[in-house]
Amino acid sequence: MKQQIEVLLHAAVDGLKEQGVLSDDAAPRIQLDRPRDKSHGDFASNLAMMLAKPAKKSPRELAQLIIDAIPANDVIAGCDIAGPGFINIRVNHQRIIDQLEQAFHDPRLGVGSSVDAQTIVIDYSSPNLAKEMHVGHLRSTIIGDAIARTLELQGHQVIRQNHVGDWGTQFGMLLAHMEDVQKESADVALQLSDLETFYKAAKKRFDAEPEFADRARALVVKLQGGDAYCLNLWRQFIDISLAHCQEVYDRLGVKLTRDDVMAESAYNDELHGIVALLRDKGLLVEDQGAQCVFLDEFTGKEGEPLPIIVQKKDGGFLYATTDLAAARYRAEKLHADRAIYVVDARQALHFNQIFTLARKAGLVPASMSMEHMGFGVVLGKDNRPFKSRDGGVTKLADLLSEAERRAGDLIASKNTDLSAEEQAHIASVVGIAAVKYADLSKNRTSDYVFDWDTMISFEGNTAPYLLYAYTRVNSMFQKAGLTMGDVEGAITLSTEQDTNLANKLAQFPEIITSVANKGMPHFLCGYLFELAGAFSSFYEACPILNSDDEALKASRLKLAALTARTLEQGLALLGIPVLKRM
RNA sequence: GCGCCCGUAGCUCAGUUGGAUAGAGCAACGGCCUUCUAAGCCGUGGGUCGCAGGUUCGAAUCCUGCCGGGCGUGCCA
Repeated sequence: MKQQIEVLLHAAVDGLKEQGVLSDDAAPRIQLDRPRDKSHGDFASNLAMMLAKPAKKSPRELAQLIIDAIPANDVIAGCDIAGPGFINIRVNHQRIIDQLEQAFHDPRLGVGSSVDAQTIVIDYSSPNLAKEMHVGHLRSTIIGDAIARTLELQGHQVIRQNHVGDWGTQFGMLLAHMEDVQKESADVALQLSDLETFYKAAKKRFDAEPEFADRARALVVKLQGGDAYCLNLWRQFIDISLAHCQEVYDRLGVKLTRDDVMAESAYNDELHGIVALLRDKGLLVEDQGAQCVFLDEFTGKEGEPLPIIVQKKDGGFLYATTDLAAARYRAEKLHADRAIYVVDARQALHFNQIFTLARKAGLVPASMSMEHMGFGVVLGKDNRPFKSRDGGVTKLADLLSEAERRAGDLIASKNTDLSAEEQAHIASVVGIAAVKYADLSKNRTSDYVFDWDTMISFEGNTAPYLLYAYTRVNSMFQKAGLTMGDVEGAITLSTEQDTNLANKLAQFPEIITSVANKGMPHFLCGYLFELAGAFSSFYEACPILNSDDEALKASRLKLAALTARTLEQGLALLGIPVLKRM
């Protein structure tokens, strides 16, 4: 709908160019808003005001010329000029109805039909396997998953890359500790069931026992040298750690599997080659014993160059080297059109450097876009980084358990006729959904405050509110003995509430487009909240099952069914399942 | 020091490439359950958009300076 009107406005501008009203080089970006105030029409454009000055006409005069130049069509019902020169556009209701009918018969609700399919690599979650997943991994994991699912709905080929940290010096102390545990014939798997404790124990010994620390360092060298015994020990560790991650992904409803794991160590064999390539390109400089690249784009104080270190003076490689190898892999092997990195915003400088260098070194073609989709820190209610009660980092597994417990308490406090088993299921879904939604509904670029009370509340822009809206539709269909798919009859827009709801429903594809382009799931959350609100108002004001008018009843059932399916689809993109009852 | 990000209602947050009287939710206050789930709906109050300049027909948004906060900045990732 929006896109169609944009095309019409483009045509109008082209027409005015031919008439000589506008100069040929005028290339305005058509800005089309949905005004909050309904008196300003369904859409509004500031096009005339943008073009007025170069055209040497008053904005209102030009607005009229633009309106006159819009080709004949059946989408626009009428245009008005308002204020300083806004063009307010009223849409033909029948076309909205047509769109909704089409969406009703489309499994994808009308999304994606006009998008060129791309190959999109998305790097997200990427925890360090040395430790257990903690609250710091939450945002990358669920934001990345939501973006990936949204791109998939649009029809793109999405390749997930879980760039887990499975290599580096800290594995030496872990292997050393593991070795000892095995010698004491203790059950390693059991010990590793609490990775966090295991890591702490190893770290403690590393700091306190010089003999242990030496052995740890020696093990790293042996590991990197490909020693079979060390590799075997390491593989056991990685395997168990990955299993922990998978448990968390499954509980979170995140789509990642073992198949998506492309660990840091997978690039080990390429790192020498990367450095050699940089040397061949004349980009490499040795400085204080380290192999560095200095790019003019990145300077420190007084214009002094900032290095990208790709090889330490001891010969070891760094994450910059690995990221360059990964970028090349995504370009050459995966043939990515877009490579998206859902990584902490604090790494912005690092990724800027890597992206620039990867292009300059020819590791990545100019046609592949590389996008760092950064996100802020999770804070506690005190505005300090989120910590558990004992002051340590919060394990993700524990956080999710607490969410389920809190949701369970709340559900139990409502008097319901639900069985204990059903209540437990609802508590699990609501608790996890609340945690995810609270995060996803905020602008990812800013830090956000983690607050149990607001996220599990059933009021406001929360997961429980949306889930509840869905159950209301569902129970209505159950009561009527109908399935959402087999509603017959035409949609009619007889009241303000019907119209508002229909307009909201028709916006879904636009929202998907903006989420996909900008990687901002909170646009979708805001939309779903508005949709649920429009439905609740509609539900209060418009009798559906109790209506005597069969045609009206059918129309409203259809709008209700579309609402449910849009909510379900929208929540599915966020990795949140719906509930039949609650 | 240099660089990046942020500062919007008491609280948590929206505000898209500059657009119309700066929007939600929570909290506060007032209504609405003999009718499809009241975990809901309807309404009221609440803001010098950190401060000061500038650009513009128009600035929360762009530019400059200042104040306040966070983060990054050579051999961790």
